[in-house]
Amino acid sequence: MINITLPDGSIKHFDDTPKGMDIALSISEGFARNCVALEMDGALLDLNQPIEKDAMVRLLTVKDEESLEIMRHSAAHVMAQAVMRLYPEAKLTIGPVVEDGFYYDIDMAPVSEEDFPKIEEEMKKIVNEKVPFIRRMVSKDDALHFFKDDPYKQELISELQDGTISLYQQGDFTDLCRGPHVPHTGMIKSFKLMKVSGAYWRADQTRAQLQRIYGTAYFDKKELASYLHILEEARKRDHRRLGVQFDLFSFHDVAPGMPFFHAKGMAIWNALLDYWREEHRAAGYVETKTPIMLDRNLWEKSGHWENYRENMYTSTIDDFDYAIKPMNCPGGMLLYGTRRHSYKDLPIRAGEIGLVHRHELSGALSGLFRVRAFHQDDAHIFMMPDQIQEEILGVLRLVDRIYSTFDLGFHLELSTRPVKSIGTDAAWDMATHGLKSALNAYGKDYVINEGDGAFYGPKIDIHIKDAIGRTWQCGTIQLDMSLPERFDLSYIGKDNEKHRPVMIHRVIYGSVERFFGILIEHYAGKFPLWMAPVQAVILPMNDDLIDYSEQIRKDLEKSGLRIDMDARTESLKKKVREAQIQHIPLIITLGEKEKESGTLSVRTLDGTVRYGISQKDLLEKALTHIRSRRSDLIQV
RNA sequence: GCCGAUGUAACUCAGCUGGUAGAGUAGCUGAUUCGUAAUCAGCAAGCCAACGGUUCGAUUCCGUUCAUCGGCUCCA
Repeated sequence: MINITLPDGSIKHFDDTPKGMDIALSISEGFARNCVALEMDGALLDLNQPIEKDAMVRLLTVKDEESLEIMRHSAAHVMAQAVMRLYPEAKLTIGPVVEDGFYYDIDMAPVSEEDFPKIEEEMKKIVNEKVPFIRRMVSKDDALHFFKDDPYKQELISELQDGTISLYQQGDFTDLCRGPHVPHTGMIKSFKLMKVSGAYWRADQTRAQLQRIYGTAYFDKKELASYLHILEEARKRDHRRLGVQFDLFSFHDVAPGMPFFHAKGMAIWNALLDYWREEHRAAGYVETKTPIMLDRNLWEKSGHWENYRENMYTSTIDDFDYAIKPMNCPGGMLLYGTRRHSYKDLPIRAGEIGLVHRHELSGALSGLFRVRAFHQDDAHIFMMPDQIQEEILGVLRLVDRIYSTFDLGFHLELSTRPVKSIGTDAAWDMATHGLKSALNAYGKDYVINEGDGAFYGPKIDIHIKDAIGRTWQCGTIQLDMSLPERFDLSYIGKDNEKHRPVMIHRVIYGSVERFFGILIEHYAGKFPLWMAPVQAVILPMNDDLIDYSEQIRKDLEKSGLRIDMDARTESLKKKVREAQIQHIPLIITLGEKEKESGTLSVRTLDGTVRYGISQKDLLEKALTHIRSRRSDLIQV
């Protein structure tokens, strides 16, 4: 007899070894229909697998989080089966679940999205057949024999530990798989193939190029529809699209990956940097600037010539080799080295909005998110070892303050010493401990990525989360144990001896260009007043009011507003509509009534209109809102 | 860089199997002088990404290059 304990504490008794499905059926048939898999002793199992001993069991239904992944994995198998039916020559490799669905890497002739309908049609047939997923345990030799025609599966199997290997069969199709799977293919109700791309076997460029077919699946048609809707929303707020629509920036074939910023884009850019400078001044930073083109000797000294050469733009002038900087640090080292430093000078916090160029692979370029020329809001902090914790903490607090201004949440990740690294154990311990104690003092949870640090030191990466839930790594704090050494930096300590300072690189926006792009999508083009390229627009009611309007416009502009006038002979309706579409936060209309009373009518982006506002009141409200850099809509 | 897709007016996009191009928006001109999300009419606008090839003839077919997009890889 087998006793099964359910999460609510109730115990079910079975005479022989029950399967998960039997347990589910013992509760009710309707419940069983929604069951996907079960959890026993922390492991996930199929409902078709017999349970041979007393156990605590949790049945997973379509409502449980883990179920979606299980079903998507099953969907990948169904897709593989459909592909094999249509393309018998194809060789399967791996088909995992990813964040928004699943994919399967298949060695086959290139397919395109045009082939999706017929694959989806075939998948539908398989789903409608409601064939069960059957788990089979075989020996390694049997598995190798079974997949004798598929070199990829052979490779995978031969890497598995000896012992029994599980295969899953649905109808005429069998795949190597750890499982678990849903009970039958009928549970894969709503799915869609999303895209196809090339991928290398084992992500190795020297190996076979496979077709990676992406799909997604949900238990509910509505959920799939809502996912597709979110994709559509993301597409609508795509910064490349909005960049054209709002006249912010452009790209040109003569300089791929190097953005051109238009007047409106620069208004936002300057607002971002004004804010950055204000915060950094307050946090005790000074600002520096170093040239973008430097002699090869410097890059040899810093190690970039050896390690980063393929990403650098180089040039020969008067028989000397130069490189355009891909990073600001070597210049920063030279600045530190221009004079002697006392321990009393430390820490030195030297910021630099540095323009760097990196020759990224052409296929990697993507709008402002991945460019070849960009500005880093860099800073190098030079300090004594016992200042590490306090300095890192200071950076974390600055990061918090700045991201909060944009309503961006964030999380932290600490990366520790990689296998290939320089420096002594003692130095790494000291550095890693410094970062950890700062993180602990800061008090926010963080993830540890063991062995993911740079070869020259450990780092803290800061990942932000935007308005539609996507995460981006922007900020990073990297402790550098290499450059101070290479540049022989020193300070004179209390003991009147030379000591090596500790140095960190850190960025908060990361790449100003990319951060800009993220903000465009985060706000969907509806920038807070303080960032808005055009903060206000004046709409004269008719041509006779143009002179008066221009006078008001100039007054407001003098007070510090970025303000335009739309003097076209168009209907007010049309001008209001266009101002709304441009997301101009303050839309000021001027008619005879306003001229007589010397007031303004102001429409805000929430659609409300206030009449009889005095110029003074409007300015006061607007300027206060701007100065405090509020992110909510202004109301007057 | 690799795989796949795409490249037509300033923007968004039509253009079946080859016979040198259209729409909406924007622009310009004219009329309308308007009270809070699109007034009307007309005009102009394109070396159909570039370069080769096939053809009597290429935006259309083929090749190469460039750029863009989705992935791979890499990363701020």
